[in-house]
Amino acid sequence: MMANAKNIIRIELPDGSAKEYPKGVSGYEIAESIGERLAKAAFAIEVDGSIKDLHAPIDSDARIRIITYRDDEGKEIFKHSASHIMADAVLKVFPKAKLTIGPAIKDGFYYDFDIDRPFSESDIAKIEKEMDKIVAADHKFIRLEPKTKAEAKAHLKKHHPDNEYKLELMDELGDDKASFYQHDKFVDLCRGPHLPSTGKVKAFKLTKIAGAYWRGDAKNKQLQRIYGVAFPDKKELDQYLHLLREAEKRDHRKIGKELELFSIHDEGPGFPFMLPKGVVLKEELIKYWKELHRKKNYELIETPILLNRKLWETSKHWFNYKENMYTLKIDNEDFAVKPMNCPGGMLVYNEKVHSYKEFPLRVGELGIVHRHELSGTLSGLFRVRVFTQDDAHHFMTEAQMKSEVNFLIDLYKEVYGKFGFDYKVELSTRPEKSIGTDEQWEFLTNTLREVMEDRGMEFKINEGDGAFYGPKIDFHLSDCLGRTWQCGTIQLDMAQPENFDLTYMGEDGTRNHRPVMLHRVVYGSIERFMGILIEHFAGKFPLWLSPVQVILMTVANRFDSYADKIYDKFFEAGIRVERDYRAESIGKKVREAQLQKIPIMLTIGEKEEKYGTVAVRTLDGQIKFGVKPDDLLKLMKKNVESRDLNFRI
RNA sequence: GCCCCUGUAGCUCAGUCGCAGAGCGACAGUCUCGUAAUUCCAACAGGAAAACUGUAGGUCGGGAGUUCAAGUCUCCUCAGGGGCUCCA
Repeated sequence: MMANAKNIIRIELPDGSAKEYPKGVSGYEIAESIGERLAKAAFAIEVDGSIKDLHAPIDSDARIRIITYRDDEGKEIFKHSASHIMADAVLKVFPKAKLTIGPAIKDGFYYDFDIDRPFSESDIAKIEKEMDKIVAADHKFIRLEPKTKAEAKAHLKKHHPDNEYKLELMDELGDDKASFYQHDKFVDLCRGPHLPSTGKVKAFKLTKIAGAYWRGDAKNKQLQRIYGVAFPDKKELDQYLHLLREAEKRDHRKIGKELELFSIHDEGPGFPFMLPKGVVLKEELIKYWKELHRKKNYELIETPILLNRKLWETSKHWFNYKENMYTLKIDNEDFAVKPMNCPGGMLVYNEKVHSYKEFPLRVGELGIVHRHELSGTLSGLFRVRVFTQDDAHHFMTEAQMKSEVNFLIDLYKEVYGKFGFDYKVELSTRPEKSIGTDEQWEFLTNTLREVMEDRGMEFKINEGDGAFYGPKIDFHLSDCLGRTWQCGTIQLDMAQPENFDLTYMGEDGTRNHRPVMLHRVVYGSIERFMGILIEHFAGKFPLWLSPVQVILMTVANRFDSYADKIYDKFFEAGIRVERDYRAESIGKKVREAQLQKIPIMLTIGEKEEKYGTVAVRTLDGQIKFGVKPDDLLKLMKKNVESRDLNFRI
């Protein structure tokens, strides 16, 4: 009996029931005993909260969960195993390449290699072929755990002689045990877990080649990175590739050129030019922003673009941010082009004595800022060297913080909803390099956290990702392709009120009070927001944002004068209207109007002239004949005024 | 800034050291036409191209070198694209 008791263990299954198994049973056997299909789908097993390989023996009573591709952990394991397969294939093609690291990432995986020359397209094809072979052979992934450090080192040296990277990684483990994973003859230092075998990776594609630095530091040696994606079946790979193609079509740089929204010239890298239609779009965004902010009791100011060095020394930017600032000399004095609006705003605040009765004080500024970003990071409207921040600073008492944050969350919800964006929120906490006391940080961070908790909001915590001067909440918008963009942010600041010695008159009649200061942007950068909108809508903007709202097309030139009357009517009503009277077919004119993403197309011919109507076609395919121009105009004006997302005729 | 790739007509791109090219667009003319026909891509949703004739359009990103000869090869430089956060 005694011996028996030791050799039987009790496993609590995911459905809550329990079963007995012989000691040393593997996750695979358990999965198989529950169901054959589950065993096929199983990637790993969670034993009492820690994830293990399917082959790992289980020696004591435990509660388990079977991990499949549906689980986030399963996806990690899957992608990481694919990166091992790729590394194996790379070594087969380039035996001299040295392995460094190869993690799973959000969209797939990569592996960095130290190799004497960059990979080429043809190398990638060869590597993919080798990967096919490795997958077809269905090698088992085996975990090896040397008992001692010395043994582990010996094992590493045997398989990867002269690999200083892996040695460095192993040294960093300290007292933790090193583990290796092997499939076929390929061995890698790896924490695991891994798939049961290479055959599980049914579909993969190597997507990108890039240079990357060891440990992400430009001072270190440059390695060659290969990115890839992998899925358990072909369908998902196709879906992913389709999404990539779709994203490429929506590229704001391409659409921006086609729709003549903006341009970028060699003469101004990172300094975009706004073309007439881009200016219309930008103005509409600004108009909405200003209307909304005036309604919400913001005062708007404008501060200069160029300001004296003294100001930047007070704000500490001169010491901490100089490499990103454009500086120049004026009359032998140092000036800097502002990279941020706050210091100018501080000067405005300090122009007079403020009373607690004015609080919360909301001061907005559409400020043009310049930042000298690295040339290699510039990209369309997404990363530029000049942009318009829809900035605002709130000054308040500590007691007002929560209601101000609440107010802003409501405001952001309203704005993002206007464009049909979903969003997720992240709370960033104290970074390593930061100022202020622990108590201050805790107080401010808890304030943000409590506001969100009280509202029942879901949010993620980004440990250590706050600004050096205070914690923040970031808003990440997800567009129609599911890509996310960080736009809005709410930051609490304990540095600038000190640096600029901001005070206010309290109830006690003294000025010994420091206001709490909050920085915030909703769009972030108006130009970048435009880029996001272009991709989100694929250039098909809602009516209120469309640079051209309606186009008139005549079937033949004898109807032009009737069309002109309609044109005048729309133009005078403030509608952005264009004419196409060219001697081209209506089909072609419609097609070109569609390519220009004009939301409403009006066709005018014999019937229209006779009955005083127009034929309406919208970009989303609605068609209606015999529409009275006045009726359409009324509908459009109403739609534009309420800034609706869709237009119905 | 660093690594790889790219830069040829307004746009998209072809071009093996040996005459600078195509399609689209623009312009002129023809056609006065009804929400395209048609062709191609896509599992689907959907997406891409858009009549005929003629005309104009180029320091082959810029500079230097090698060569009998450079769009083509080499070097420098400028710009654009992909990366440079994800940790064995």
